[in-house]
Amino acid sequence: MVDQRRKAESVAQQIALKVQRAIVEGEIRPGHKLASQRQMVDQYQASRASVREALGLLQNAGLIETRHGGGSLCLNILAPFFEEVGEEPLAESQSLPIQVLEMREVLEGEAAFFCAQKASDPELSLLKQEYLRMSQRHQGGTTLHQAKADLTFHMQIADHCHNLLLISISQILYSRYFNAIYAVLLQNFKKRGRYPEQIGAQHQQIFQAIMARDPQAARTAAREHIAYTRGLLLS
Amino acid sequence: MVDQRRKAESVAQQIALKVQRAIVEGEIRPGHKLASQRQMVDQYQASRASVREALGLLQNAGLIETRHGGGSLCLNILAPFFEEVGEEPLAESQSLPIQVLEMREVLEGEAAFFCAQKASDPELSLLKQEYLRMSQRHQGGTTLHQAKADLTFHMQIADHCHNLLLISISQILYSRYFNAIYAVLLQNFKKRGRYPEQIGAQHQQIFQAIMARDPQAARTAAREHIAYTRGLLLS
DNA sequence: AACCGCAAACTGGTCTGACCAAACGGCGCT
DNA sequence: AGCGCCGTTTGGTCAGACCAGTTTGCGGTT
Repeated sequence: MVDQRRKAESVAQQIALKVQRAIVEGEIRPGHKLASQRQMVDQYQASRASVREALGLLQNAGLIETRHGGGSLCLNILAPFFEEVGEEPLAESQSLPIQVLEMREVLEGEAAFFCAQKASDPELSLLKQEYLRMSQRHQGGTTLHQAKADLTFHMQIADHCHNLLLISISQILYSRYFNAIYAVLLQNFKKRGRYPEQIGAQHQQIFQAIMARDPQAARTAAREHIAYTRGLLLS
Repeated sequence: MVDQRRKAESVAQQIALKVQRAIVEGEIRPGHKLASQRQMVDQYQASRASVREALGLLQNAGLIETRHGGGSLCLNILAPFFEEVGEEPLAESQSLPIQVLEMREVLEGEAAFFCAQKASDPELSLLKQEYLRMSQRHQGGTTLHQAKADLTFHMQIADHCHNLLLISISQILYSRYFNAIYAVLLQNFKKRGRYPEQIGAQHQQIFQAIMARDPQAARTAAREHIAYTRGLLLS
């Protein structure tokens, strides 16, 4: 008696299920584009009509959004929960920067852990690119550029952690509360006149631990890095 | 400034909206089949792909159901609320037949009212056919046949009242509680040995009032008919 | 007269190829 | 560096074809 439960499912449902799995597995990340419909035709060996029907199902489920001429976008399933309710943005809150850093500490630690554990070789290659680019920016460039490069590097780590919830939360944290994060860096820069030199070494530690596929070391290094940053803010 | 709100809507959404309107207007009734996809292609001047997408939207909204090879079915939107919760069917209840008749009195009255007011000429023609068929059955045929013909006639009236809620409630009443209704007729038949002769005259009154497009008279006749039937049960 | 079985006619599911419109991306220009 | 143009890419729609189930009507049986 072979398992035949899925025999009755339509082609579109099978495709939709595969795409959903890809999203949950972290192969497709919120905010990134899906393959084009014509690419999916080759990928799933189905007609464009069936591919389109599958995308319709996913769109209806709130997982993706599709724009005429602009491809299909994987949505952040947590975004609706972080919509601004009142009129004034939450980022104005005094305690928010600290809360953000507290969250970052655990998030970055876990992201680094899973990234070291589960990232594919091509993904590590991309991470290496981003690391080198960030290193350049830290030697020359405005504070804003440095901060952006810094965030991009950390986001890149989260992007490759293959955990949908971790990616979603990190994205929201970085996109909605960038100003709060940036404020920390700027404040510190003004106080000391330059980017703290320890940060470069900490970044290198995280990077090397991930490249060496040492999850424990990556987590430790990432958490220490954020803890250090938080310390700068409080001082 | 012309209203251009609907300009951005896709072809499928426009079709889905039109079908939804047809359902609400009573042109398409719960339990009945929609036009085939190929017919809709002509009807709405769109491709079958767009028609299918529209049907997908309606199916997702829970308005219709589509079966491979068997066409699309308009669902009864109230049915989920009448699902059996416990194990024993509700129809076993003692008071149910009376409750059903109480409901029928107002439902049939309103259905006859709206049918006289809003039914199209072709629909009245169908009603006439059904009335004649019922008359034949009442002269010869088993009690079960008479009861079925009776119900079909009343259902036909509700079917053409162009009110989605009225149709939905009537359908549920007739399909789920047919036994309770039939019990009344059978009990009366056993007691008197034949179908009460007043019923024939009452049916004729209802029929003629509707054909004359006299809503008030139709409602009165229908209510009196059910009231009379209820009286038989209590005696 | 009611019942059953089979074949033709629908009807929904899928595929293919084509065309249009919106968005994207590289190019030269200022 | 910023801007505008134009070819390319991508989603939206359409038309026609074929396959897979369902429904229906017919002829034969009981």
